[in-house]
Order: sequence, then structure tokens, then C-alpha cells
Amino acid sequence: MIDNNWIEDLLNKSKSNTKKEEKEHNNPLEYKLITNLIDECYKIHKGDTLIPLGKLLASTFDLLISADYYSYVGHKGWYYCPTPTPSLYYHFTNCCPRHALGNIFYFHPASKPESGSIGKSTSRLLRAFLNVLLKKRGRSERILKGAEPVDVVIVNEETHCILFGEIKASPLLTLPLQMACEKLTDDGGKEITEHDGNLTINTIFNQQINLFVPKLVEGSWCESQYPFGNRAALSDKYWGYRSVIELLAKDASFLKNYYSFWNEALNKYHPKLTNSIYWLTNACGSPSPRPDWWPKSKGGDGAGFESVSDSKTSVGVDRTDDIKKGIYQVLKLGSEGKPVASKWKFKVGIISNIHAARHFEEYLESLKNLIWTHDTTGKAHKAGDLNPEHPLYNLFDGIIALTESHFRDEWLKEVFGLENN
DNA sequence: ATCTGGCTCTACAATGGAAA
DNA sequence: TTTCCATTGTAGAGCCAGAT
Repeated sequence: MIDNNWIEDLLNKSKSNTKKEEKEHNNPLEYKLITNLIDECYKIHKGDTLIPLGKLLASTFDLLISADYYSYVGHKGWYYCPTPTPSLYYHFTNCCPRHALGNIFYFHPASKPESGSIGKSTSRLLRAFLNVLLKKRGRSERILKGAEPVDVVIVNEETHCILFGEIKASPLLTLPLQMACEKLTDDGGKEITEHDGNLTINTIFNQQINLFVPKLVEGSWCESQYPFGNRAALSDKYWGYRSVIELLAKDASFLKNYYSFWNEALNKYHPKLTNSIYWLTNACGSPSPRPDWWPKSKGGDGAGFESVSDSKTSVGVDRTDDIKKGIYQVLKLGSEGKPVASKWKFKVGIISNIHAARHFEEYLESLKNLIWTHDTTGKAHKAGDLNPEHPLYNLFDGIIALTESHFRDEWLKEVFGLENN
């Protein structure tokens, strides 16, 4: 089964996959947006080196994912909030985003794209993002879409270094969209309140849509918006990408303000610190304090309540079963590939946008420096029992994320070591 | 009360064999 | 040989029950 061509075969499959993907996936704005985002990060970091480059990059990766999410926005799923001024929101956690900033919760289901379409884009976008980033850093490595069971292949043809990686990418948050609107009444002419929620409006096409970026005013986070763009028609599939590109070009303050919000959200991303902008982050859990009007979960006869965002939507590589899956993948790829690596310096690792913010300690800390080997005698108990030339392997050559990484390999450190990790 | 993980549903991509 | 289609595998996320 496993032979000396295992790595070579997968590498060849990966190459052809990439070409095919480039052909079929034809979004002309994707590369442009990624390039602009990364260039802006370098500019900001150069102007203020106290801002860590990796975190900046991670925050703009969220913007990239968001641009993709926005491209699915249609007529359905806008939430009507009447106070203090009538407004429509298209949001990504299950509550009114503007009231959540003050820890007041009005339930309304998030309008996320179908999970089936999210999965493939996040993984593709992270590969594309890293590709541009490595070019920017002057690296010659190529990033390829892997073939099962490998998510991503990173290869340096000259030095024969090759990484098979497991990708786990998921955004910290997606900014809500906002539109102004008239005060609405129900069929009987009665005013609609926050509790009534869940309205479907007639059309969003060609209307001004704004981006909801909370702003810190005298110590509290307040609603604030940037003019964003509009979707011309159903066929206008990439309007999200176009609008982010235009906003970056138009308003120099946007990215810095967005970053300071995003960074604060990441710094306070902990289930014990449930305040304000926390409720816009993924996997933030149940509302606290839970208001009287907060609904029980659907079909629930028991004590279950709806959440603002379920733990299944965890950030980066933080979801526990994803971490476990990742550990299995590096073990599997490593144990099959490393002993037969031939001319390749074969490395394995996990690649993500954001490190395991909540679960690193419990799930990865004790494993991060593990090494392993094959022992067919079953009698080796210490290194000295083995032949001095007996090979040992890293469990992880790298646990890599834009925000924080752990390296056990010099090559990977050169490729991915950013200034802040 | 919260976290975790099993089960479920959905979307999508890859595969491989049969039909054209 | 190419095209079609059923099957299989993977991932994200909702729901729920059991553990802590």
C-alpha cells in the first residue's frame, strides 16, 4: 500500500488539482482583495510596529471571509430593529447586534450561508491568502491544494522541503451589515417592536448597505458604520469583494479602526468575559444575562434555550473535535509518510488563521513537543535501547496560525515565523 | 449552568463503474 | 474514449443528552 512514491503521488495529484481549481473558480476580485489586504497590513505594521503583524493579518483574513459571506446576502434574513432609530441588520450571531453591544439580547437567527458552501471557501481562501503572504515575504515555496487525505501541500522544490498540512480555518467574527429604513407597522397598523424580529424585506438590490464596525466612545462600544456598497442584482456575485476593496481604497481610517475593534474582541475572547462586542464573536454561547423574552430552543420541551452562537462555530482551530481530528491527521500523515520520505524532508502540521485561543492548554500543550518512532521489537523503553541511527520524528513540525505558532522545524519557522510569534 | 461530543442534516467534491 | 450518475467521504452546524 504505502510505497516510496506516496509523497510524490500526492504531490502530483495536488498540482493538477490546483490548475483545475484555478480554472473553475473564477472570481477575478479574490486575488486583488487578498493582495490589497496584505499590503495594507504591512503598511500599518511599518507605521506602528507595536501592532503585531500576525494579528493584523488574521483580522484581515476575517474580512476576506466576510467578503465571501456577504456575497450570499439576498432579500431574506434581514432583522428589523426599531429603536433608537429604525434599522435593518444582516448579522452572523443570533441576536440584534446593536443591542448586544449593551448586553441586551433580542433573539434573531443569524443569516449565515449554508455550511456546505462555507467549508470549501474558508479552506480555499486560507490557501490563497498564504500564497500571497509568502510571495510578499519573498519566499519561493508553492502552496497547493492537497488531495485526500491532505488539505494543503507546501513545497520548496530546491531544498526538497515539503509540508502536508491539515487546514482548520474559521473566522473570529463577521461584521453585520446595516441598512437604514422607515418605521414599520404590522397589518393592523401597530408599531413593530424589537421582539417581533425576523422580517423578510422586498429588495436589497441597489440600496446603500453599511458595514457595522463598533467604535469605542468613552470606554463603551457604540454602533458605528462605514458606507459599504450595494448589490446590483442576483448576478452581482462578487459585490462583497468589490465593496471591501473600495472601502479600503476610499477610507484610510477604516482598517485601523476595524483592527482595534477586532483585536479587542480577540483579547477578550473568553467565556468569562461576556461583555458587549463579545456577543459578535463566534461560539460566544448563551446570552448573559438572559432576558425574560429569550426563546427556548426549537422543539425544546426541556430546559434548552437558544444560544447567541453555538460552540460548534468555534474560532480558528479552537473547536475540540477539530483539534482531535487535526492530531489524528498529523499522526496518520507522519507515520505513513515520514519513514518513506526518500528525497523529501517531509513535514506535517496544522494550519489555521487563529491559534487555539481557548483549548491550546488543555488539548495541545502536553503534545506540542512530542516525538515518536516505530519500534517493531516492542522492547524499547528509552532512546538508548534503539540503534543510535534509529530515526525519531516530530508529532507536529508546526502548529501554525497567523496569530500564534509553535514550531519544531527550522524551515517552517523561516516560512511562517512572523514578527509576533 | 456550561461544556462536550454523538447523531443528524445539508452541500459539495471525488471516485469509479456503466452507458453512450 | 468520453459522459453520466450513483456512491462515498468530508465539513459545518443544529439539536440534544450526559458529565462536570
